[in-house]
Amino acid sequence: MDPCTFFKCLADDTRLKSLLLIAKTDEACVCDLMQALELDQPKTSRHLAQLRKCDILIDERRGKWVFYKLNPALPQWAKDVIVKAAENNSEYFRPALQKLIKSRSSLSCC
Amino acid sequence: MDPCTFFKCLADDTRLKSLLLIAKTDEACVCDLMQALELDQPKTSRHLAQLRKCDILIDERRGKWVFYKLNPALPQWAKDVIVKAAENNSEYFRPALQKLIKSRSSLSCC
DNA sequence: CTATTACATGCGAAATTTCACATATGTTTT
DNA sequence: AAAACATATGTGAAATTTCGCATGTAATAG
Repeated sequence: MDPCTFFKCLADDTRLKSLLLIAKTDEACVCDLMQALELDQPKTSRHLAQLRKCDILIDERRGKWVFYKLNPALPQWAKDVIVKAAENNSEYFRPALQKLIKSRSSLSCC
Repeated sequence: MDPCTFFKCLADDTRLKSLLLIAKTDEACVCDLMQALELDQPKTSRHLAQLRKCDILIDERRGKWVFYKLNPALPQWAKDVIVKAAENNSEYFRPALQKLIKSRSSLSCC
Protein backbone atom coordinates (compact mmCIF):
# COMPACT_ATOMS: atom_id res chain seq x y z
CA MET A 1 0.00 0.00 0.00
CA ASP A 2 1.62 3.15 -1.29
CA PRO A 3 1.15 5.86 1.36
CA CYS A 4 0.50 8.53 -1.27
CA THR A 5 -2.31 6.48 -2.78
CA PHE A 6 -3.70 5.92 0.69
CA PHE A 7 -3.79 9.63 1.49
CA LYS A 8 -5.31 10.42 -1.91
CA CYS A 9 -8.20 8.18 -0.89
CA LEU A 10 -8.73 10.27 2.25
CA ALA A 11 -8.37 13.54 0.38
CA ASP A 12 -11.96 13.94 -0.69
CA ASP A 13 -14.88 15.09 1.40
CA THR A 14 -17.23 12.30 0.35
CA ARG A 15 -14.69 9.52 0.80
CA LEU A 16 -13.35 10.85 4.09
CA LYS A 17 -16.79 11.27 5.63
CA SER A 18 -17.85 7.83 4.40
CA LEU A 19 -14.74 6.29 5.90
CA LEU A 20 -15.13 8.06 9.22
CA LEU A 21 -18.78 7.06 9.43
CA ILE A 22 -17.88 3.45 8.73
CA ALA A 23 -15.04 3.57 11.25
CA LYS A 24 -17.47 4.87 13.89
CA THR A 25 -20.33 2.50 13.15
CA ASP A 26 -18.40 -0.59 12.08
CA GLU A 27 -20.26 -0.96 8.79
CA ALA A 28 -22.73 0.81 6.57
CA CYS A 29 -24.64 0.10 3.39
CA VAL A 30 -24.74 2.42 0.41
CA CYS A 31 -28.22 3.70 1.14
CA ASP A 32 -27.18 4.56 4.73
CA LEU A 33 -24.32 6.68 3.45
CA MET A 34 -26.36 8.28 0.67
CA GLN A 35 -28.91 9.54 3.16
CA ALA A 36 -26.41 10.51 5.83
CA LEU A 37 -24.32 12.54 3.39
CA GLU A 38 -27.23 13.71 1.23
CA LEU A 39 -25.61 12.50 -1.97
CA ASP A 40 -26.97 10.88 -5.07
CA GLN A 41 -26.51 7.15 -5.53
CA PRO A 42 -23.86 7.03 -8.30
CA LYS A 43 -21.62 9.49 -6.51
CA THR A 44 -21.80 7.56 -3.27
CA SER A 45 -21.20 4.27 -4.98
CA ARG A 46 -18.28 5.53 -7.04
CA HIS A 47 -16.35 6.83 -4.07
CA LEU A 48 -16.95 3.62 -2.15
CA ALA A 49 -15.73 1.67 -5.18
CA GLN A 50 -12.50 3.65 -5.13
CA LEU A 51 -11.95 2.85 -1.45
CA ARG A 52 -12.66 -0.79 -2.22
CA LYS A 53 -10.23 -0.91 -5.15
CA CYS A 54 -7.51 0.51 -2.92
CA ASP A 55 -8.26 -2.20 -0.34
CA ILE A 56 -9.26 0.26 2.33
CA LEU A 57 -12.81 -1.09 2.47
CA ILE A 58 -14.28 -4.49 1.80
CA ASP A 59 -17.83 -5.05 0.65
CA GLU A 60 -20.28 -7.76 1.49
CA ARG A 61 -23.62 -8.28 -0.15
CA ARG A 62 -26.50 -9.25 2.12
CA GLY A 63 -29.63 -9.63 0.09
CA LYS A 64 -30.36 -6.45 -1.80
CA TRP A 65 -27.88 -4.45 0.18
CA VAL A 66 -24.13 -4.09 0.02
CA PHE A 67 -22.40 -3.34 3.28
CA TYR A 68 -18.99 -1.74 3.48
CA LYS A 69 -16.55 -2.06 6.34
CA LEU A 70 -12.88 -1.38 6.98
CA ASN A 71 -10.63 -4.00 5.47
CA PRO A 72 -9.26 -5.99 8.44
CA ALA A 73 -6.12 -6.64 6.37
CA LEU A 74 -5.28 -2.93 6.30
CA PRO A 75 -1.81 -2.17 7.72
CA GLN A 76 -2.08 -1.17 11.35
CA TRP A 77 -0.68 2.31 10.77
CA ALA A 78 -3.38 2.98 8.19
CA LYS A 79 -6.11 1.79 10.54
CA ASP A 80 -4.63 4.05 13.20
CA VAL A 81 -4.76 7.03 10.86
CA ILE A 82 -8.44 6.46 10.15
CA VAL A 83 -9.36 5.85 13.78
CA LYS A 84 -7.38 8.85 15.03
CA ALA A 85 -8.94 11.05 12.39
CA ALA A 86 -12.38 9.89 13.46
CA GLU A 87 -11.67 10.40 17.16
CA ASN A 88 -10.28 13.89 16.71
CA ASN A 89 -12.67 15.38 14.16
CA SER A 90 -16.11 14.50 15.39
CA GLU A 91 -17.47 17.96 14.48
CA TYR A 92 -16.49 17.34 10.88
CA PHE A 93 -18.93 14.47 10.42
CA ARG A 94 -21.31 14.86 13.38
CA PRO A 95 -24.29 16.00 11.29
CA ALA A 96 -23.84 13.04 8.97
CA LEU A 97 -23.47 10.63 11.88
CA GLN A 98 -26.66 11.90 13.45
CA LYS A 99 -28.59 11.48 10.19
CA LEU A 100 -27.22 7.98 9.83
CA ILE A 101 -28.29 7.00 13.34
CA LYS A 102 -31.70 8.59 12.85
CA SER A 103 -32.40 6.89 9.54
CA ARG A 104 -31.39 3.55 11.01
CA SER A 105 -33.75 3.85 13.94
CA SER A 106 -36.60 4.52 11.52
CA LEU A 107 -38.18 1.58 9.73
CA SER A 108 -37.57 2.92 6.23
CA CYS A 109 -34.26 1.37 5.20
CA CYS A 110 -32.04 -1.75 5.28
CA MET B 1 -7.75 22.38 10.73
CA ASP B 2 -10.22 20.66 8.46
CA PRO B 3 -9.19 16.98 8.19
CA CYS B 4 -10.01 16.85 4.49
CA THR B 5 -7.70 19.80 3.79
CA PHE B 6 -5.03 18.12 5.89
CA PHE B 7 -5.22 14.88 3.91
CA LYS B 8 -5.24 16.78 0.62
CA CYS B 9 -1.88 18.18 1.66
CA LEU B 10 -0.51 14.67 2.11
CA ALA B 11 -2.04 13.43 -1.13
CA ASP B 12 0.76 14.40 -3.45
CA ASP B 13 4.03 12.60 -3.97
CA THR B 14 6.21 15.69 -3.70
CA ARG B 15 4.50 17.06 -0.61
CA LEU B 16 4.31 13.71 1.15
CA LYS B 17 7.96 12.90 0.57
CA SER B 18 9.00 16.39 1.64
CA LEU B 19 6.96 16.07 4.81
CA LEU B 20 8.30 12.63 5.66
CA LEU B 21 11.88 13.78 5.05
CA ILE B 22 11.34 16.76 7.32
CA ALA B 23 9.69 14.58 9.96
CA LYS B 24 12.69 12.23 9.89
CA THR B 25 15.40 14.91 9.88
CA ASP B 26 13.70 17.61 11.96
CA GLU B 27 14.22 20.31 9.35
CA ALA B 28 15.37 20.84 5.81
CA CYS B 29 16.02 23.74 3.50
CA VAL B 30 14.60 24.03 0.01
CA CYS B 31 17.88 23.12 -1.70
CA ASP B 32 18.15 19.97 0.47
CA LEU B 33 14.74 18.82 -0.70
CA MET B 34 15.30 19.80 -4.33
CA GLN B 35 18.36 17.61 -4.51
CA ALA B 36 16.94 14.75 -2.48
CA LEU B 37 13.79 14.57 -4.60
CA GLU B 38 15.45 15.59 -7.87
CA LEU B 39 12.95 18.35 -8.52
CA ASP B 40 13.26 21.81 -9.99
CA GLN B 41 13.24 24.78 -7.67
CA PRO B 42 9.79 26.29 -8.36
CA LYS B 43 8.05 22.97 -7.96
CA THR B 44 9.75 22.27 -4.65
CA SER B 45 9.07 25.75 -3.37
CA ARG B 46 5.43 25.76 -4.40
CA HIS B 47 4.60 22.54 -2.61
CA LEU B 48 6.35 23.70 0.53
CA ALA B 49 4.40 26.95 0.31
CA GLN B 50 1.16 24.98 0.28
CA LEU B 51 2.17 23.05 3.38
CA ARG B 52 3.09 26.34 5.03
CA LYS B 53 -0.21 28.00 4.12
CA CYS B 54 -2.08 25.07 5.67
CA ASP B 55 0.00 25.47 8.85
CA ILE B 56 1.54 22.05 8.57
CA LEU B 57 5.04 23.47 8.19
CA ILE B 58 6.65 26.63 9.44
CA ASP B 59 9.55 28.34 7.70
CA GLU B 60 12.54 30.15 9.09
CA ARG B 61 15.03 32.11 7.07
CA ARG B 62 18.67 31.73 8.04
CA GLY B 63 20.82 33.80 5.76
CA LYS B 64 20.23 32.85 2.16
CA TRP B 65 18.41 29.69 3.09
CA VAL B 66 14.89 28.98 4.22
CA PHE B 67 14.44 26.03 6.54
CA TYR B 68 11.17 24.21 6.92
CA LYS B 69 10.08 22.18 9.92
CA LEU B 70 6.86 20.72 11.28
CA ASN B 71 4.64 23.32 12.89
CA PRO B 72 4.81 22.60 16.64
CA ALA B 73 1.26 23.98 16.92
CA LEU B 74 -0.12 21.17 14.76
CA PRO B 75 -2.86 19.16 16.50
CA GLN B 76 -1.38 16.06 18.09
CA TRP B 77 -3.42 13.66 15.94
CA ALA B 78 -2.04 15.30 12.80
CA LYS B 79 1.53 15.02 14.07
CA ASP B 80 0.85 11.39 14.87
CA VAL B 81 -0.38 10.74 11.34
CA ILE B 82 2.80 12.20 9.86
CA VAL B 83 5.12 10.39 12.26
CA LYS B 84 3.33 7.06 11.85
CA ALA B 85 3.39 7.42 8.08
CA ALA B 86 7.13 8.09 8.23
CA GLU B 87 7.80 5.16 10.58
CA ASN B 88 5.83 2.67 8.51
CA ASN B 89 6.81 3.62 4.97
CA SER B 90 10.56 3.97 5.03
CA GLU B 91 10.92 2.23 1.65
CA TYR B 92 8.75 4.92 0.10
CA PHE B 93 11.24 7.69 0.75
CA ARG B 94 14.48 5.82 1.52
CA PRO B 95 16.23 6.80 -1.74
CA ALA B 96 15.38 10.44 -1.12
CA LEU B 97 16.52 10.22 2.49
CA GLN B 98 19.85 8.73 1.46
CA LYS B 99 20.42 11.48 -1.11
CA LEU B 100 19.59 14.08 1.48
CA ILE B 101 22.05 12.65 4.01
CA LYS B 102 24.71 12.31 1.34
CA SER B 103 24.37 15.86 0.04
CA ARG B 104 24.52 17.18 3.59
CA SER B 105 27.73 15.37 4.39
CA SER B 106 29.34 16.91 1.29
CA LEU B 107 30.55 20.49 1.50
CA SER B 108 28.44 21.73 -1.42
CA CYS B 109 25.30 23.09 0.18
CA CYS B 110 23.72 24.97 3.11
C1' DC C 1 -41.68 -14.02 -15.63
C1' DT C 2 -42.09 -9.07 -14.65
C1' DA C 3 -41.50 -5.29 -11.77
C1' DT C 4 -39.08 -3.14 -8.26
C1' DT C 5 -35.29 -2.05 -5.29
C1' DA C 6 -30.31 -1.46 -4.46
C1' DC C 7 -26.05 -0.83 -6.33
C1' DA C 8 -22.32 -0.33 -10.11
C1' DT C 9 -20.26 1.67 -14.10
C1' DG C 10 -19.47 3.94 -19.01
C1' DC C 11 -18.71 8.32 -20.61
C1' DG C 12 -18.18 13.14 -21.75
C1' DA C 13 -18.23 17.75 -19.36
C1' DA C 14 -16.75 20.59 -15.58
C1' DA C 15 -13.82 21.56 -11.86
C1' DT C 16 -9.57 21.18 -9.58
C1' DT C 17 -4.72 20.32 -9.25
C1' DT C 18 -0.20 20.25 -11.00
C1' DC C 19 3.36 21.79 -14.02
C1' DA C 20 6.78 24.64 -16.63
C1' DC C 21 8.58 28.76 -17.75
C1' DA C 22 9.44 33.44 -16.79
C1' DT C 23 10.11 36.72 -13.50
C1' DA C 24 10.26 38.81 -8.83
C1' DT C 25 12.12 39.12 -4.03
C1' DG C 26 15.49 38.72 -0.36
C1' DT C 27 20.32 37.92 1.17
C1' DT C 28 25.19 37.67 0.78
C1' DT C 29 29.52 38.48 -1.67
C1' DT C 30 32.73 41.25 -4.04
C1' DA D 1 26.48 49.31 -6.18
C1' DA D 2 26.57 45.09 -9.04
C1' DA D 3 26.64 40.21 -9.29
C1' DA D 4 25.46 35.83 -7.62
C1' DC D 5 22.76 32.70 -5.02
C1' DA D 6 18.47 30.88 -2.76
C1' DT D 7 13.74 31.10 -2.69
C1' DA D 8 8.92 32.70 -4.06
C1' DT D 9 5.20 33.55 -7.16
C1' DG D 10 2.32 35.03 -11.60
C1' DT D 11 0.31 32.78 -15.38
C1' DG D 12 -1.52 29.89 -18.76
C1' DA D 13 -1.29 24.98 -20.38
C1' DA D 14 -1.55 20.12 -19.26
C1' DA D 15 -2.97 16.47 -16.42
C1' DT D 16 -5.92 14.58 -13.12
C1' DT D 17 -10.07 14.25 -10.47
C1' DT D 18 -14.84 14.75 -9.82
C1' DC D 19 -19.50 15.11 -11.42
C1' DG D 20 -23.99 14.18 -13.71
C1' DC D 21 -26.66 11.62 -16.49
C1' DA D 22 -27.78 7.42 -18.63
C1' DT D 23 -27.54 2.73 -18.49
C1' DG D 24 -26.22 -1.92 -16.75
C1' DT D 25 -26.34 -5.71 -13.21
C1' DA D 26 -27.88 -8.32 -9.14
C1' DA D 27 -31.28 -9.68 -5.86
C1' DT D 28 -35.95 -9.83 -4.15
C1' DA D 29 -41.09 -9.34 -4.37
C1' DG D 30 -45.34 -10.18 -6.56
